[in-house]
Amino acid sequence: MSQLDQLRKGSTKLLVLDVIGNEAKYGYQIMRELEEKSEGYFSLTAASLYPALHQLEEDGLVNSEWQSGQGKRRRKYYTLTEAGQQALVDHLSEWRHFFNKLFDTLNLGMESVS
Amino acid sequence: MSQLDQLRKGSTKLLVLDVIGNEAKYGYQIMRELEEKSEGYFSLTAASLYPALHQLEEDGLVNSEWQSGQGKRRRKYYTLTEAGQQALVDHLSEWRHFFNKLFDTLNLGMESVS
DNA sequence: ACTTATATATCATTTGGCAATATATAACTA
DNA sequence: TAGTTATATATTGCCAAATGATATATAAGT
Repeated sequence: MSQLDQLRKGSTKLLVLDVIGNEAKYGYQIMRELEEKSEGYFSLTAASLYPALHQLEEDGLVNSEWQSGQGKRRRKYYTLTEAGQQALVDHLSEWRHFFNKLFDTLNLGMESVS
Repeated sequence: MSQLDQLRKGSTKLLVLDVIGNEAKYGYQIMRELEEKSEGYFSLTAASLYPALHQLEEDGLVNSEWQSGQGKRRRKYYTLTEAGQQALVDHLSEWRHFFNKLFDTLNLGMESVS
């Protein structure tokens, strides 16, 4: 496993929460939108996404609701709870802080970030 | 395990390579200097550092040499190999790219990083 | 004499990502 | 109409990395 893959490990929940945002979205849609938004850089597999969604639900950060109809595939729609919206803000803040601390700590400044 | 802990997981090798830099340094020293440089934000435990150093050596990114003397504690000094110096540059580049992609992908721009 | 700091090391556990696999159905294609 | 592709959710088993706990040893300070 590369250093990059290791990095991605910590980013899944943040990205999922962010993609859901203020709309109800289902798993497969989240995968596609993330892939599109990141121009292919972040690509979740089913084996990463669904356990993550289940975990987020268990943690009370998202709610889910099955939707189906005749001639329609069943989909489980996820929405952020209030705690989920707060978690998104908090995680984002943590990442920013981490990022700043990291580049402050390393032997180069922010100006090298390009 | 918090999101932050997860984040730190991927950063150990980069930080260790960076701290070693151009001087021969030993494990305990690396721990202390990293803690000092990051003002306590990044703190490696022995259980994280030593396996990481062994792995880096196995991967050919560092060399090690035991040093001791009368009235001195034995220390294993590490230096970057050429591959290690290149790995540091490469990892740094990957991290920068990752952060740029991440903040581009999220619903906010880099100007929010503070 | 006792405690703290220095110094290196391993084990067992936990966590999270992912390839592989499974199931099911709608839509497209030959 | 039969076969393939895309959609859609899900689990299992394996791997990698961090870490609390533990171990060993010695120099320095109280």
